[in-house]
Amino acid sequence: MAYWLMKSEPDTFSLEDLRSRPNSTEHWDGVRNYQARNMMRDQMKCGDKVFFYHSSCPVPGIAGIAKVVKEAYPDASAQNPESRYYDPKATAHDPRWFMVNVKFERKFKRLLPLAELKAAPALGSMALLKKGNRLSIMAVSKDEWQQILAMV
DNA sequence: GCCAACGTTGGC
DNA sequence: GCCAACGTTGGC
Repeated sequence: MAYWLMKSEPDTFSLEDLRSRPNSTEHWDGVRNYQARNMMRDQMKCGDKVFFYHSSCPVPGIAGIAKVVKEAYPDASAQNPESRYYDPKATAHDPRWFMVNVKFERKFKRLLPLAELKAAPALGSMALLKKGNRLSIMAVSKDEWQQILAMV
């Protein structure tokens, strides 16, 4: 089982939004970065755990935990001209973009702010904290996962 | 709103 | 294949 971190803007889709979906499950559409896509498509497996990260908001940070409940399949929004995620180069034959389904697992007692993660010496090499890393999906090591859980 | 750090596009 | 221009992300 692997660990991940997935970013979402809470104004668009928050952890609470995920919880309120039918079966607390939603498809993670809209990923339009090849590195992030490849991780989703090639490495994410059912049962993997995900830190749900709130970005572009007053206090960015980790809100809680979700898990992968369906492995990669074509992201239909890429083929929908009405969608903000529409990509004219995506076709039924070559979907180009993929998504997984994630299910709400739990919300932390408090949001764990990015500033606290940055201040934790044990997390010094975490991808999230590397300058210039804007990937919306990244791998989290088991050590990092456990360190972060201990901070909540 | 600013801006650094990317990633993507397209002319050549 | 190079690289300038442009677009996006996301913290601050």
